Amino acid sequence: MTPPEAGATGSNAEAALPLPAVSVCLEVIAKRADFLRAAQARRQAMPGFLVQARRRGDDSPTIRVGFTCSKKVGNSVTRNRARRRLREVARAILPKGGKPGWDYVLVGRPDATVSRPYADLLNDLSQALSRIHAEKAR
RNA sequence: GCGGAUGGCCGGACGGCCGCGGGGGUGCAAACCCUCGAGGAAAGUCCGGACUCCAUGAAGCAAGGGUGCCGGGUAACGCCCGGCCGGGGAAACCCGAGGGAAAGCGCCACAGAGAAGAGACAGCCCCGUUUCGACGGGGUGAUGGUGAAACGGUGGGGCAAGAGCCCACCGCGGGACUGGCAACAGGACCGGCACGGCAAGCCCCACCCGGAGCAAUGCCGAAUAGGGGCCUCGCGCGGAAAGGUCCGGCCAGUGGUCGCAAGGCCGGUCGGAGACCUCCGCAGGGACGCUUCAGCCCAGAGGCCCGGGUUGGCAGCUAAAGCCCGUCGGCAACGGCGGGACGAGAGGAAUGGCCGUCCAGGGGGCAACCCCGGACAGAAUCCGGCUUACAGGCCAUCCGCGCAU
RNA sequence: CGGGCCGUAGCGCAGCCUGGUUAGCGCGUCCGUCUGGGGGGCGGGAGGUCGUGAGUUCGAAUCUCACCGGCCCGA
Repeated sequence: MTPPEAGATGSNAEAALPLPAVSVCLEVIAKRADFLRAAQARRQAMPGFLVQARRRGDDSPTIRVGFTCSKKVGNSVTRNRARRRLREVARAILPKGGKPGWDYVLVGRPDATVSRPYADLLNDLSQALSRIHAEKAR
């Protein structure tokens, strides 16, 4: 595990990423194709949400993250709330727990993502990441 | 105080830590600082506009769609205000797609004699015949039953039996005149019952409406191509001769100029020609319903369809027919004038996460207190409306009842 | 942003335009019967807030309006 320090990645990479401290390693997935590829790769279900993960295989060391909250989650207010909680969770965990060069997609669940206590959500993501990477090690 | 009606407003507050989007500032940079950052419905997308592009413009007609008592407000509306009429309520007040059925067509099931220019099943009355059971002719439309609806209702007169046949009241139709801008209301008098309902069936009448939408549209860049197919209509006639052009005569001239050269090109004037150029006129044609007019174009003009590439950036992009206060006009909607405050602008899309204190609310408990817990809902070009969702709370006005004075 | 379609029995559909009859058809289901039993055949039956709420009409699945849910298309 190489915890990506802010300075390390920022200096040797393209240097075109002078983003705020937390976002140094995090980039948002925008393309539909990336979401589809992530869904085809590893997935780990947790009580609060579902995690999909994929090693991109390119040279970039950035960690990318995306969020999916379909209409099953609820109306637009609930969907927004679910997505924002997931983003907050990702911001807290992924810079330490994620691996460089990987894409992670967090999928919201109806009711659970919004109502589950925040501490449990943090725990869910940590466990999901360790399971995913353990599976990869085999 | 209780019950009810109407109009309006709020729809958590404060703080801490960590973050996000826009704008600004300092700095070489890293970074730091300042500031702003969802709603009354942001929703549904049901109407009306602004704005942009498309159609050459105007008028009329047709088609299609919409609106529908009257008057006013408005940029406009299917919205709002006031009034009228009808209905509901004890009242405050509420509800109503509320033009035309004597322009025409259509429909009115079942039941019933009969359902739309009336006719006659039972019945009643008169006359004739009679086998005394009834039958035939005529009169009548009150009574019966049916139905959502039956061609006036009630009472009296009248009659062979009856009937607006006659009379009174009510209803209905017409209506001088009066009030009102109007819808409409009142109504002397007349008629003597005729004129059923449905237009959210077709339709008629009046008024309104071109189409598409910010993924509009404009610009920059990249990439691909420098596309293909089909269809419609057309290239006509007459005139002029200033000019080009051509032909002829006369004059001038043996020159000037370009070229290595062959050789080419270059005047003035008069008359003529009219193919071509040009000019004028008339036809004819052309463009998303048709006609007319105007303009434009004419050797081309127009229409339809298919294919290839791109999914980057900038602008549009937020100040607006909006809100608040005062004042004047108006019953009001609203308008005039003066003053003031606020200030989202993203683009796979920010407006958040966690914690604490308080404030509403619910539950438990004698109590201190404990537990639960925050309605509906998230901007995407903007604005005016409508509709729908919404825990709970506040204010004002009005109506009825009870009590006190 | 704009446009269109659908909602009727457990399932798939008709009826709606042009209002009235008992809301009909197929599959499924239930009962009986033929068979030793199954399959299959035959006979009979049950099963419907016509998406919801208003309105027009004497009368609405049907006409009108509003709302709810689902599906599709175009830029």
